[in-house]
Parts: sequence; structure tokens; C-alpha cells
Amino acid sequence: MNRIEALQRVLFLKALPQDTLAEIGSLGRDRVLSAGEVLFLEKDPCLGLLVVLRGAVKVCRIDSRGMEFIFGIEKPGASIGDLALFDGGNYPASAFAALDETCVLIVPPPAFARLTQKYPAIATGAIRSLAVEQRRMIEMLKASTLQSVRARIAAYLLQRAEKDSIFALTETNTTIGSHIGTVREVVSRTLHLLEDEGMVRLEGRTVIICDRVALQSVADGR
Amino acid sequence: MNRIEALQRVLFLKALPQDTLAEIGSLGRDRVLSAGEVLFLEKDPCLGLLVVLRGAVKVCRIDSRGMEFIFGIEKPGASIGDLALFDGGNYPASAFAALDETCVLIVPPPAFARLTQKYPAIATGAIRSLAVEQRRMIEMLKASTLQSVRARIAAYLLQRAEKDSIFALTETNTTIGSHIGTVREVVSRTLHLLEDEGMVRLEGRTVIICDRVALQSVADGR
DNA sequence: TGCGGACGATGACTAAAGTCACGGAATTCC
DNA sequence: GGAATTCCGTGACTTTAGTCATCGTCCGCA
Repeated sequence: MNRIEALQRVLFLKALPQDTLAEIGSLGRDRVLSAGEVLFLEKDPCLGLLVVLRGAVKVCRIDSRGMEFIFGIEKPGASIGDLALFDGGNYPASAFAALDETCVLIVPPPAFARLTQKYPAIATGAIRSLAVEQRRMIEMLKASTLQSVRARIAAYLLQRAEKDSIFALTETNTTIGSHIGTVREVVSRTLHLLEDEGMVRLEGRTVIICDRVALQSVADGR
Repeated sequence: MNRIEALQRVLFLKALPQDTLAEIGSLGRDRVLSAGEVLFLEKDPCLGLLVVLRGAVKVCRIDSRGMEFIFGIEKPGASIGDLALFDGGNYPASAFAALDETCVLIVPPPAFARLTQKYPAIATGAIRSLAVEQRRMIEMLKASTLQSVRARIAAYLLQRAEKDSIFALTETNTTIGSHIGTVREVVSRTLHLLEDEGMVRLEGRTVIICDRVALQSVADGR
């Protein structure tokens, strides 16, 4: 994805005209990472505006015992670490390239600060963007405190399925576990449990949703 | 607390001069609630700028089985429901008066929208405010997914204690449970467990922190 | 002064989730 | 084609947390 296309998708920049986006793009440099490489670590100072151009970036937190919790996997056209960008603080999580040949546009903080001066529309966009993020966070918080693993897996499947009732699990069970805050074995067991109950069918890594309604009711906690 | 004093403490307004705050105050009306009365419910549309003037407001979410999770208890000088205020969406949680004679300043959305037009500094403040909120949320998320109840109680005690090593638990075990996502019995047991381990001493509702270091290490997950 | 309500403590039990250990299928890489 | 690696599935077990029931204390109030 080229710079302009990517910048157009960033929630707090999309309102800006094409040539302004070109200007923003020209202020940054690209960084290419291979799978697993660190983009930034928790507590690092802000690198500036970061936009994924190619590949994917995993944003996560790792606790003292090595257990990982994934906040999101960002695809081309997504910005990363907005929070630090807007408040100037350090990163609350870490980010790693999830694929080889992952490419990220980096506009350093001083340049970005000048942009926000020059284009006040960025501030409006920033508010919207932070608000969206925060609502997502609240949902995650709700899920993790008052929903069972079963409910979280059901929700994960429904979100993955979107319109189609048949789709492939692209992530490993370990990764799914990191998304919803549990471990591989529990993911495996729960998936098969849902199959036993007739809500889904599993054929290898292909999932067929048989009873969307039932699955939905499991997802929102019985 | 009078209107100006309260508005001065609101994170996204404090940068404004006194007379602007007076203007903002003059655009709102007060609402007085008795303990337990509803200010707004989850999914309600935005009421506008809300600032606690007297008493306290509990912001929480209640799941289908009646289990409550407290996001915060807001004191005079705090604003409530900022997220909905800034993005125009509905409330992600509910709010109730926690005390009798609780008083809230309400500036309706259209009036507040005019203010943001007139004073662009509000937008800057909004960003800071949302960022602070979001960092708090990330901490809560981390705590609830990768920390045990034991760790969360230890963190709660340390936060309550601040500098003093001796203090009173003002909240009931049930309320403490709602803060950290568990129930009254578990709070009680865990508190006594920490006592058995010699990190704190309990005398009625008075807590004495004996081993701050150990407690801190429990709080950040062993 | 004695009754009721709110709250805390605690034992016993159940349920849910995490850990450990193993086996086997699929994939990649010499 | 075989070794190494990665991943899935599962049984058995442990740990942690939540539920239920009961009791005692404190406090307010009629």
C-alpha cells in the first residue's frame, strides 16, 4: 500500500485533502522489519506517527511470566501507538512485526507536532480516534471481567465470521488465546465443546457456524 | 463546591481563564440526586457536559446476572461520561448518585458544542483527558486479564494507602469487590490471607501495611 | 431493651480455568 | 526421506475463584 492510500485510512487523518496527506507522507521515512522484530517496547518513548504500509504489526503486552495479551494485530492503513502520539507519554504496550517484510511509515514527533499546529482538523480526528479506541477497550474490559472463556470464544468466532458462516481460522490456538486472555488448551477444548453442543462444526481449521443465534446468546453471556 | 471551582478541576477545561469557566457554568443547570438515583444508564444518549459539584457519582456496568463492575467513583470537580460527550455516542456505562444530596452540573450538548467551537483549547484538553482515561483503562485491562485477585487486592491496598502505612477501609467488602471484579467473600478471605502472610495487619477495618515491598511485589504479579 | 438490618468471617462445596504430560499430524528443512 | 519443529487434541490433575449457608457482631431505632 502506498503512503497516501495508507494515510487515507487512518481515522484521524482521513478528513485531510490528498495533498496534505502527501505532505505528511513526505515528512516520514519507512522502516522495514522482519517477523518478530521489535518496533517498540512498553515504556519506550514515542517514535512519532506510525502507520503500517505493508505486512502486519502485533500490539501486545507480556507479563512477568511470559503470558502475552494481544490488543490488536494492525494491518496496512492502521496507525499504531496513537495514545503516546497524542499525549506525548510512553507506550503502554509493545509492538512487533507479525510478518516478514512489514513496512511502517514513521513521522517523528517534532514533525508531527508541526502538522497538528498547521492542520487543526487533526485534533478533531484525534478525539474521534481516541474515543473509538476507548470504546473498544471498554468492551474488552467488560468481556474479560464478566464473561467466561466460552463467551469470549463465541464472540471471537462471530467477529471472525462476519457475514459468512464458513471461514478458516487463520490464527493458531495460542494466538487466539492471547487475544481473549487464555491458553492454547482451553481454546482447543472450548472450540470442541461448542461443536459438541451443535453450534459450530470444525473441519480441521475450517469453522462452519451452524447455529448463529445460539452462538450469539453464548457470546453475550448466556 | 461552586461551579467555577469544580470546572477548574476538570482536566479538559482547566486551561481556560476564569471568566470563560463562569460562562460555561452559566450555560448549565444543576441537578440534585439522592443516593442510588440514576444519572444515566448504559446506552442512553449523551446528556452533555456533566460535572460533579457535591456528593459522589458511581460509574459502573452491571451484567445480566446483576454482578456490578465499578469503573470509578467520581468526586466533586470530576467530569463524567466524557467519552460520550466527545464522540456524541451513547454511554458505555451507567452512573448513579452514591450519596444523598449529590449535585451535578449539566451543560446540554448543543451549548457545549458551541463552546468547543468558540474555545479550541477545549479540544486540546479533550485529547489529554481521553488519553489519561485510556491509560487507566489499559491498566485495568492488564490487571483483570493477567493478574490474580490476590494481586488486585494488593494493588488496591497500596493505592489506598498512598504514603501512610495505616489507614481505614472506607468501602465495604462488596464495594471493593466491585472495583476489582470479584465478590465480598473473596475480598474478605484474601485480606486475611495477606494478613497470615504478614504483609498487613487488620484491626477491624483498619489496615496497617507491614511489608510494603512484599505487598508491591504481590501487586505486580509475583 | 430488644429487634432487625447490614456487614464481616468462615467452612464446605462446585465450577471454571490453568498446568502438565503425552501422542500424533502436518510442515519445513536439510 | 528422515529429523526437527510446530501445532493440535486430550486426559489427568491442581489451583483459583465463586456460591451457598451459617453465624456473630455492631448499630440504629422504635
